Amino acid sequence: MRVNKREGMDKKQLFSIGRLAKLTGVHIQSLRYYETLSILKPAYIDPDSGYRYYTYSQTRIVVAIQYCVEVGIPLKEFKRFISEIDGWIDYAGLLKYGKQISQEKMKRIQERLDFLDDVQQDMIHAENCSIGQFTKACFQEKLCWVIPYEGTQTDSTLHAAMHRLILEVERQGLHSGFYNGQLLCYRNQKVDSYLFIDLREDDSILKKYSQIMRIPGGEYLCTVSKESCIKRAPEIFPELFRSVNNQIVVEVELFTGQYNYFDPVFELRCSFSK
Amino acid sequence: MRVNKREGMDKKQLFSIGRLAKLTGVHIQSLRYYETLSILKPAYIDPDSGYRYYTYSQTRIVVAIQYCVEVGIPLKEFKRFISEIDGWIDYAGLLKYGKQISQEKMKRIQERLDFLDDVQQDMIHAENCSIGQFTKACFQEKLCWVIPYEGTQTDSTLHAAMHRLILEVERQGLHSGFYNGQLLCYRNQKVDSYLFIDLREDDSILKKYSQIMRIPGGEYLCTVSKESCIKRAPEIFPELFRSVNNQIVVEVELFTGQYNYFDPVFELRCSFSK
DNA sequence: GACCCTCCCCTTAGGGGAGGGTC
DNA sequence: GACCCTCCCCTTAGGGGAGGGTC
Repeated sequence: MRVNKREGMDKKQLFSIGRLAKLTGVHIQSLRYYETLSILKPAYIDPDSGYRYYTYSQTRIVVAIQYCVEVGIPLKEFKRFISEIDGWIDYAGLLKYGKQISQEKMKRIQERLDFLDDVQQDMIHAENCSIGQFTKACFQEKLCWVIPYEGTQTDSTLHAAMHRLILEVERQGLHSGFYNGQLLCYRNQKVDSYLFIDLREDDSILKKYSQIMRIPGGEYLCTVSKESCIKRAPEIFPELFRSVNNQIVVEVELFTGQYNYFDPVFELRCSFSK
Repeated sequence: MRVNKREGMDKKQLFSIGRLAKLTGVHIQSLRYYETLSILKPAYIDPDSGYRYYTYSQTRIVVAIQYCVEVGIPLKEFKRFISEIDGWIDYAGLLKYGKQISQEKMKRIQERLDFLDDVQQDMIHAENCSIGQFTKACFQEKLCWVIPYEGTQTDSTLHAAMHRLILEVERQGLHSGFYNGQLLCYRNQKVDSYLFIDLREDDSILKKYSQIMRIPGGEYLCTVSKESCIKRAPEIFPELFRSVNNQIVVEVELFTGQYNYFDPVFELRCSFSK
């Protein structure tokens, strides 16, 4: 047993494991577990009974360990911060490390909450859409990989084509997101029809591949339908198609709070002509 | 295999486990693990090879699962939010639950960071103290259990007494904190000397026990020393003892960033007389 | 040759016993 | 009679193989 100047070797001054547990509010099993990790060795173990005994100063160690557990410092690393032989605890280091870990966690959770707010906005947008009605909404610019596709999203050919699209992205070593659907580009009296999926890449990738397109951000006129009806966009948005022919029409699955992937609802989005 | 209107039974339209893994950014083992939890059953399993195949729409499930893992929703609870047979995902419910969990986590971490700031303040206070010098500092009121004690904190009798103190608190079913030390009360020309430990209880407990005292908050004059010198308080703080005799003197171990529990430094705190 | 299969053991910080001695 | 001991099995969301078939 380690002895120090303040604590003698009198068993009456030592605490049994149960008392230490009550004193620190930590379970007996935890204290035994800390022993297996060699971060809290009993000051004295009765050679006959095997009973563990602890000194009062060891409560300091238990408190420091509990702090690590709460903050998320791995107990393996705890040894770096103490020296049981010298009776030394680096509270300053533990504090700094714990603050850092907590701040990082805070940041991550805050980012997630911000993301959830965005998703909730999408969901609110979806709830505001009802079949046959028109709404205006703003969307962000997206970088997408596209393949020509002449069908609609309710055709049986869709999934084979989508499969191909995804394999192409994969083969290039690119990372796709989860925003996908069909795209019509009206320019110079022509219409091009594609399937698209968004890429989690930055702009620099755009010029490397002819299959990458930028779906512009900004205001779109939107409507929803049980059927894929992108082909009828000029009928559906007659005002937008009256004067010019420079439209982007996107059809995606509507992201609703109660989502059914067997029975999708589609949203048609038509850009305002410039 | 479940078949839906959009996805036929063509194996070419299905994804092997490796492709699904790449597609979703989730490891193969994880996808297999989700199967054991019955939250992601392959759309088709080849009866000869045992190979697992998935449909595109199952990426929705994987994304939702990943969301749960990130946010901290236990996967056991995930089943409440989906119906693989109906192809239905309760994104709204997942979102609400995830937001709630994240906000609770945020709150807990923020409280901990606030606590760490307090501790850091204590540590800064300790660093500002150097042996033989005097500083002024404010402390919060504390409710403490006390026992009479005539020695000093460097006496060999300390630990037996401290042990007794803690056992008394324990026996009453009360919860002690980690603020402890020695206390002298000067009143009516008399001095009473105690050992104390703070209680994590509210004020209502005060009148139930004569052993509970309130150590008042407010401004104290402080000095530190390698020895326990509380008995010499009138010499050490002559100005404060000149006119009146209504002092509270507290001696605690100094809480320093590099703490040594075998070789403590003591801080003596004397209240300003009213 | 890359892909996939089924075991099997390991991770963190303990929790919950069973069966048997100790204070 | 309350306390403590040593096994032993279990938890979450997978990670890292070995040894052997499959695309």
